Amino acid sequence: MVQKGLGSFFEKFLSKESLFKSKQIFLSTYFPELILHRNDQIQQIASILGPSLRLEKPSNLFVYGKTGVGKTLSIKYTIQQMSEIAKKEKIPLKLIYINCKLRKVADTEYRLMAQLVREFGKEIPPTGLPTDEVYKIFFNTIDSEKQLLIIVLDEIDQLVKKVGDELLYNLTRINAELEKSQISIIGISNDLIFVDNLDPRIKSSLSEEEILFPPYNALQIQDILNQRAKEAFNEQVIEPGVIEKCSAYAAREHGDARRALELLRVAGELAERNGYTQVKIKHIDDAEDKIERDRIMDIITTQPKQFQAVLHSILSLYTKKNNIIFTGKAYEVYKGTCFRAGLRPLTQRRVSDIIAELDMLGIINAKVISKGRYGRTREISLAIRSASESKIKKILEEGLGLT
DNA sequence: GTCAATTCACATGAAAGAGACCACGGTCTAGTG
DNA sequence: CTAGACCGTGGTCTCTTTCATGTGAATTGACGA
Repeated sequence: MVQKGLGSFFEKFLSKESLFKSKQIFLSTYFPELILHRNDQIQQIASILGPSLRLEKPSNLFVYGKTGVGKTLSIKYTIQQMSEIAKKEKIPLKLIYINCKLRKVADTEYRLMAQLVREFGKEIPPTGLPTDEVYKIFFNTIDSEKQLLIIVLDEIDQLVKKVGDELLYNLTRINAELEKSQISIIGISNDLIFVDNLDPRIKSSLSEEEILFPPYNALQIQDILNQRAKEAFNEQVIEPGVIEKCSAYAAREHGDARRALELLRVAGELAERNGYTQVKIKHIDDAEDKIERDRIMDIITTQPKQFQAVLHSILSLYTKKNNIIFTGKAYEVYKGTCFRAGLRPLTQRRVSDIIAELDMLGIINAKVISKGRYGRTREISLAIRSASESKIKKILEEGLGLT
């Protein structure tokens, strides 16, 4: 009986026409034919990088703006165009794009250099070599022939936060040592005040030119959504007002187009799954819920055990009485949790960092406060809605092997 | 009542260790001709 | 003779610990009005 029911479910599933024409539109790797509302910026980038096609070293460029405002897209678009021309005209110009945030790819000095060398087709072991050895290989590889190199470092702020700014200094200085070749660096950062915290020497050489990407406003996001929706969904699938609401949500969140697109995609998926033939406005709300839930669940399940244990302690304190938790108390409970889960408890120093990291992840709010005579501590509260709280706790307990 | 010193309970920094991963070169071993 | 197995050394990377220093306001206590 069950099998038959399932069979008919799939038949129904197949016969039902999908709301989506193409889901690829929503992938982060998707490249729209037309980049809306970024003409000025692309023009600027092009005019700064232009000289490279005549083999003159272009200025180093620094691009910044919040997430999802089209920085990466614009840069990628420009360098793609340029490398096509370079290829056609046989110009020895090489453009390399590296995302520094991708774990295990370029989040340390060694890995970044290794990745750069790999772009030239040389194999570099993932570890084992001294870093300066990799520098040497890189150096020799570039300088073996005359060429111009433009390196795009996306999310450069993440990298510098982890490994310090010495790396950038080395990179900017390497030009002086090169005989035949030249390097230009394009840094992309989400952090608006990132450059201000750099060493002045690096700051001046890295940001010879700067371009600011302002957030999209609601109307611009609407344009973008409309453009993509036209390609992604079948006609008449989107109820009027959906796009507007979607862009309003995203504009509220500092004009993040990526978020807006994700919202629209998830809304579409939800509508489809629930058997609607149209994406309704209420699906947007549902989608926002779901994205948030998924994000938190994803974070929680992928975190190491110790993080889970800390979070669990905070959660169990939170449910007891609905107020604010302090670090010391959380640590007490955490030690108990560790004992029950068979973990070796970490020092308070480390737990303090873990709490700060959980705050960064947006699962809890941890604010440092001073209680005067009674010391200084973090004031911890949950950043998640209480509805999902017990569910999260259950998942954590399973993960930790608590009963 | 006022004001500076004190004090608490951690926060925050720096450095260094542990353990996992890996490359490289040298040595040993077994298989081959 | 040679390929492969097996060390030891030296490197990176992540997570921690250890030790040291910093910090902001409630509290305290001396002082003066």
